[in-house]
Amino acid sequence: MFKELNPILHSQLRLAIMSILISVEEAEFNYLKEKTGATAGNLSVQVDKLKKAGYITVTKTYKNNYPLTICAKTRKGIDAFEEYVMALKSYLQKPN
Amino acid sequence: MFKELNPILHSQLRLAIMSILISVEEAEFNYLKEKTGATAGNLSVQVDKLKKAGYITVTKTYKNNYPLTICAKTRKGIDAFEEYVMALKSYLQKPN
DNA sequence: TAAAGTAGTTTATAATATAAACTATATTAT
DNA sequence: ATAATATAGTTTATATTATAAACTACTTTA
Repeated sequence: MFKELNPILHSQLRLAIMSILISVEEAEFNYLKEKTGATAGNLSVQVDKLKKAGYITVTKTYKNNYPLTICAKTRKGIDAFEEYVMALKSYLQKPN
Repeated sequence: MFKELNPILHSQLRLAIMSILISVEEAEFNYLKEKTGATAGNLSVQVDKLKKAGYITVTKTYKNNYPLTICAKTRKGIDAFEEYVMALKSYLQKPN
């Protein structure tokens, strides 16, 4: 009846991060921070969890002498996101 | 951009409970237990949280000498569920 | 060169989810 | 009669999570 909800994605901030990354090629740490409204600390932790799950890649580089962290979705991340959306639907469907 | 996800509903088991109650007039504790696959302990705790939030009513009675707990949605619960679904959509929409 | 700013990470804490252990009563087997 | 098992939950202990505060490291500006 109810499908399992992937706990890595069933988190407001991680879901927001993935949602953004699904729609763009890649995103800077600060872009994610602004769009989600998260604190840097929280974002850092959740980005790391998504990376460890293999759902995103995290590339560390420099821009204008400052550290720059760039995130991008992986195939595995896309698949997990889509499966999560499907699973969620089993909870939201209104039986008419 | 992203709407807040009501933390009372953003929980797999509580969402499942509400999802069931949305579709029926009322439901017995054991019915919820079977449909959700939850343990009795976990279900008991989450039912209590939904009750304390004012999202469901919990009526304790007896059937065949045994305790019987019956749950039903409230107007507040319906509203919260519908708002949660709306909020979720801001995370799931695929920009084409 | 001190103060403030940028870009994060690490860590401590509070909140949550969950199952194990427990309570209370009923039924069934010996 | 009473011991064992079943029913219907609740309470509690523990593990996991989410989160912000504190911190690191470096850069720019006054």
